[in-house]
Amino acid sequence: MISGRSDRYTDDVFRSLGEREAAVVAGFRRRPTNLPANRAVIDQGEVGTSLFRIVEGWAYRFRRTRAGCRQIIDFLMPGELIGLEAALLGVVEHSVSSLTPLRLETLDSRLVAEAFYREPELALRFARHLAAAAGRVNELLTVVGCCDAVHRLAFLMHALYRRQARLGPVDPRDCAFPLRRQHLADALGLTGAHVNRTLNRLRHDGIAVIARQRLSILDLPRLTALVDGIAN
Amino acid sequence: MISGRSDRYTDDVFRSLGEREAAVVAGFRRRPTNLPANRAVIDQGEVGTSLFRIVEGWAYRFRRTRAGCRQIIDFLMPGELIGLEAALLGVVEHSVSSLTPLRLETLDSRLVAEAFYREPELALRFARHLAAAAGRVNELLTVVGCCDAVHRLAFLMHALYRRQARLGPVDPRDCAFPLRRQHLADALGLTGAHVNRTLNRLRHDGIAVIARQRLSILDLPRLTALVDGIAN
DNA sequence: CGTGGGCTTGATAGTCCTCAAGTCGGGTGG
DNA sequence: CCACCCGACTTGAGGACTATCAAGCCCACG
Repeated sequence: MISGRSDRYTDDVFRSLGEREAAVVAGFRRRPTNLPANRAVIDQGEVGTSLFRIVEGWAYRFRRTRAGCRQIIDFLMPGELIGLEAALLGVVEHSVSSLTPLRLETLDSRLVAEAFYREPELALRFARHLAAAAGRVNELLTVVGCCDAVHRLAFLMHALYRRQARLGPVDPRDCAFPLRRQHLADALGLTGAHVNRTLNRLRHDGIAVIARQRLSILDLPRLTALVDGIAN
Repeated sequence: MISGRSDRYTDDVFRSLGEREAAVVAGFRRRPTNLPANRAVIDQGEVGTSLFRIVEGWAYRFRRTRAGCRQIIDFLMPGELIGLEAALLGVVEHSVSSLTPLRLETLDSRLVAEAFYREPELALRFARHLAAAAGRVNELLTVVGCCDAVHRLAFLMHALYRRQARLGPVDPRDCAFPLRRQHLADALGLTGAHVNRTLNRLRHDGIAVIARQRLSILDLPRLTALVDGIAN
């Protein structure tokens, strides 16, 4: 371990950044971008994309198989970066799309090289951000590989609620949840039809309801219990 | 993108390192470790582990659910690091075990901090290593979420063959494959029994055979065709 | 008011799991 | 050297979970 509490800096890359580093970041800032919902931010196989930081809205990272199947790999929230892997490796093997309308801060991707060569604190932020995202994917893989539909859905609802809660106060009985049935299905390795049936069960059991783009957790302890078996 | 062909450096972290950086790494080297097969290298939830580099042998990264299910997240081969996430984030949310007997180079994990603060080239290696590993997990997740048992197995056989081939010349008709049925099952979200049945099919179809810890690819074009639909 | 996309639900089928028994092979101790 | 033993592998029968296909519904939008 290097120093300090690192998890603070893993959700919002630039949170409480030193003045010096903030100035450097500012120097690489370009025109901000706005995007409606359901638009591609970056596409699988692109090279030399820029780096974005989500100011407002949600996005999702995914891969497409040639068979037409879409696997959602991660969801991205305000404060998180899009295109960091591309800046590091040169190519991206995944796409990113907006889930809601997005407000993006655009950064020249040379910022990453600059950080590694001259701004260690920044470089560490990038590395930790990467590691945190990787950790989320590990969790998702575990859930998809090990759990049935009820647990998978419980996991995703719980995870997205928790991530919102880290960004600011959130009412568990009514929080944002802009995913369509198909997003749930594609993230969890299920079909839309089965997601629907499973959501019905969770509703009838009084655990949680997803309706009109909102999630309301009716019984947080029970939801947590469903999820507990998974992570730790 | 930063510079040069990055994929060269993603499998073996320290491959063709500059003299200066190699000296720094050497300064953080500790006593080498040897480990028999099936032993824990690091355990989920540990703090302050050291950093290892595999010199010889294979390992695997995995998570356990409380239900007792094991999800294998990645396989690790010579040249790759164990414990990098721990060095960056302070905690690990996964375990690593040896698959074969392991010869490990032990490194003081403060090397990571040193790299970020004073050795940009090294820090970049670490970051790219992290990004490459994350990319592999993305792929695995996609396969597990989208594909049936035949494709999942084809994918894993192909991937592990390719990774061996990057390390040195390998005969596709007879290469190392030290995974048990249960490893395959736990990596791919299947059961041992079903893995077995599916392997039978692949053998009867003349595509590939796994026996006595060896993989022999009988029809590489056809195996590649099975896998092609997945990644790009 | 018509249209289309997302949601909902049913019937049916297939993949994969569970459980269990039996086989094989390698290692150990007598 | 052989008998034993254990873990890994193999195979079968039955069942659970999830997919597929299809139809109808609802709502937002033009």
